[in-house]
Amino acid sequence: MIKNDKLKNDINLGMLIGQVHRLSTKRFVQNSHNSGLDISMDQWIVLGPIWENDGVSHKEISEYCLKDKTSVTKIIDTLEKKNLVVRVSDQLDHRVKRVVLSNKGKELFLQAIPIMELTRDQLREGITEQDIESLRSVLTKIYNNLVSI
Amino acid sequence: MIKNDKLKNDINLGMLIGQVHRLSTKRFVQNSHNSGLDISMDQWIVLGPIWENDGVSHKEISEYCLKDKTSVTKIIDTLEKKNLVVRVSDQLDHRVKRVVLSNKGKELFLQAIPIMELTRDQLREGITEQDIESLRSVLTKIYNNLVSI
DNA sequence: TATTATTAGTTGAACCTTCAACTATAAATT
DNA sequence: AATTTATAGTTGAAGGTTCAACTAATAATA
Repeated sequence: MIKNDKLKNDINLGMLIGQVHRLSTKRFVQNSHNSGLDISMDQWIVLGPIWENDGVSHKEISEYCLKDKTSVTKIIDTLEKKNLVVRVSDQLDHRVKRVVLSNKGKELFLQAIPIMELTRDQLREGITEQDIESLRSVLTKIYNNLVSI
Repeated sequence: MIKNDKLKNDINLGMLIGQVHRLSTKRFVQNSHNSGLDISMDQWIVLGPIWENDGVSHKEISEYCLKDKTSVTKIIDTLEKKNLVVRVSDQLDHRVKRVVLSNKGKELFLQAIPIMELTRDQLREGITEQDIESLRSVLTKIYNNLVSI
């Protein structure tokens, strides 16, 4: 038995965060699938900054999405394989790759917006705006504790 | 540009949950590594119910950890490869596999407890108990919205 | 200018997650 | 008892994450 109840609560809180994360992405993918769209949560997340700012670099995507550069590379590999985006080398700094949406990518993004809204509504059912703001606030505090160091 | 600011906030909240989840597990693994332990967050999570209840089944682990049965199978594969646990077939119901800790597994678990406590303290620095309870409460509401259906 | 250090992105390995299909066994139904 | 249905766990494929090591190119410094 785990004698330390405080410890056990923390483990449970960790599992809860993990499970909410997994279930949210799962629900988004299910909703997409039910609408005939083929897009994962992480692909959607990475498409966001490209949509907002066509020609954004990997590094900028990485910072915006809070994702590791390796993850970004691989998600963009997938997006490129699906012909949703194209990589273009920067003319001035040849290290930099800029990512551009294809027409197919634009179309998919637009179709995915209502899916995202539906998923949000399902997640938030019966939850007040204060609750959400409180969630965001506490998560941000934890996030700040984790990024500093 | 994403015209809908509400949508953008939700995307950001989703990314925040994901990032907090990733950073927490990363920090736990780093702390373990700094103490010379070789254990991942998910391995630790699965060891928990086995420690509490030696001979627990996959299904029970799955329910306790809020993890998919496939994930449990593969994490236990890893734990068994590392000689931390052993699978034993149930004598009465031959479908059921019971999982037992080895001495090495017990030792590792005990050594990992202070790592978990350290990680918790780092995560919670400057965060009140009320904040944590509020976090747990809102996440539980979202969780309930997601599991029902 | 030549050397060194830094930065952007990629690759491969190991692990975790999901899905769908599968095996084996037990429980329920006829 | 025989057939059907449900349950426990496994497998393989595809995607995502981390780490460490790597390439290529720019920036900084001697």
